[in-house]
Amino acid sequence: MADQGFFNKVYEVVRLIPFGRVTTYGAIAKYLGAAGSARMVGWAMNVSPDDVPAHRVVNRIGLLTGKHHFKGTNLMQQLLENEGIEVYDNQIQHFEALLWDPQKEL
DNA sequence: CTACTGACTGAAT
DNA sequence: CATTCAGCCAGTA
Repeated sequence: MADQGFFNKVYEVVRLIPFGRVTTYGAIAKYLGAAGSARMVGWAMNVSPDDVPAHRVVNRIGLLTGKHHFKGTNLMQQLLENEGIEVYDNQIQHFEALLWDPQKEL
């Protein structure tokens, strides 16, 4: 696969997110050296393949901003709860504890 | 080619 | 403390 650069790395990092963990657009962007381009991470998710667990990627406050883009209205939340993550009203509970920062963890 | 939008974020008001 | 503004890059009209 040709290295698309930004997008490819976003997919790579998102796939590396451990089970039951989540990360933020800003954390990924910063890890890629594109801090401030958090929107591009979200855009990358929009065109991301199905093997990318985009449901593990949320905004900085643990709010499921992208759930509206999923097939089902509550699919994203269901996937997170399926991993043991507590989600209430599109808001991830214990977000700080579940946050997985690639720049920090790696 | 220019303009607008978008799964965001941080700083300013 | 809540709301608003500007910046980021890529894709579509």
